[in-house]
Amino acid sequence: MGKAEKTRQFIIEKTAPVFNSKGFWGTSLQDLTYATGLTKGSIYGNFKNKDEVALAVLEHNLNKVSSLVIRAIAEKKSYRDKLLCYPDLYEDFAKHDFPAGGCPILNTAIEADDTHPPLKETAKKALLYWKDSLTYLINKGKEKGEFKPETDAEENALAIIALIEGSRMMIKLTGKLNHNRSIMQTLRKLIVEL
Amino acid sequence: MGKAEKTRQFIIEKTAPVFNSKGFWGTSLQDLTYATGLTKGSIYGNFKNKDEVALAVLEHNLNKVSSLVIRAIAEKKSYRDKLLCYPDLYEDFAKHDFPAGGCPILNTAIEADDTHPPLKETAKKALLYWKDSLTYLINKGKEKGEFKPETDAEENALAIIALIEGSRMMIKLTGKLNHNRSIMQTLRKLIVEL
DNA sequence: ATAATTTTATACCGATCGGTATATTTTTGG
DNA sequence: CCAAAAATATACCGATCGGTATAAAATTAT
Repeated sequence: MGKAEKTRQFIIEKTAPVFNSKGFWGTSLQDLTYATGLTKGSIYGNFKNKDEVALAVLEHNLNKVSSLVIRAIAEKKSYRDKLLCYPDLYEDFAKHDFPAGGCPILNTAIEADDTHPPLKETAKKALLYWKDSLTYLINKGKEKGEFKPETDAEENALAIIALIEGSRMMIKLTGKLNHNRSIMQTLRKLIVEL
Repeated sequence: MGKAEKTRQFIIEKTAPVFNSKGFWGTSLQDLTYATGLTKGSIYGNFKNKDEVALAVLEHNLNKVSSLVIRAIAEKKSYRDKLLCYPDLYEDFAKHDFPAGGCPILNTAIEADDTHPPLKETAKKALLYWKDSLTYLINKGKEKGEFKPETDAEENALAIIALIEGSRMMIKLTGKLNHNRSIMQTLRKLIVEL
């Protein structure tokens, strides 16, 4: 990794929490200079514009989350246990505010909805990929005889995501972790009854 | 309603979709003048500042939603049917993008999180009130023997909200109404099994 | 009808916005 | 070690931001 690529990564990591907390429009170039200690010229030497930083940051945050999820799932053998990683992980995430600022998909979905198509598109792809991954896991579990044959894989995949994201919204608003715990408990019941 | 109160209401109604779509920081005073046809001076004659307009708009949007919900619930006799209003209503809401821009609680939760305490506080109160209303309905249903005595009222109230809000996020991101239909179907099953 | 009052429009404020041209410093290759 | 190249800093651009002072217009009360 050359010097250029290194500072690029440095900028991404330092500004990731800022973008994910304050949003794209709420984050100014001054915020970026504060977060990095670099000047505007330096940032624009490594990125074409603010959009490019935000896009790289979003992908960075998405990767950070999914790599943790993938690792946890890989450690479990049964498909039910793989799915049960989600309530466990997202209880941890909520406790440690990971990634800083909350779920990047959720944040982007709301803020960039009409106002920033590239960010929206990236978040949309991540969401649909997440849905497909869950659907795949549930279908695999059905194949292996772990889950009931009448279980609708996609419907349950969507419900799992909705519970998680709805819960993360509530955490942001109320800060009450026990609400999240309660919803993750409901999620566990849903997975056990697949 | 005097002239002053009338234009105040006019401004609220005309700018409500703008604020709820573009968010507080994404909405400029110019957006407000475009939406109303009025000038900046005219708006500032009726409101102290942008914050006051946004706050009034948020309460306006929250009231629009809750009045529809309250009316629908009042028409049902059993508590299960009262709860089943939610999946029905929120399927309609999604179909007609009501209120324009999506769920005001969700939008405010994400955008105003760290950046606008008064808006956040208003949304938080609305969310907690919603949760308490649902908890009340479930407890009442338990009292009447409609629901199982072992049903945890608050846990299910939280799950209902999470499913609805998670779904509304997905609608914003993917635009796929069938996802929402699927999740509302899961919600119906949850309510039937209370 | 007319005077008092309120509402609306115009013009402007300083601050900050995202972005850029250019100078300076630092790194790299020979 | 030094020249070429790349990275960083400085200073500035026009545009727009939220907000306000004040003038013009419209409403209200007498």
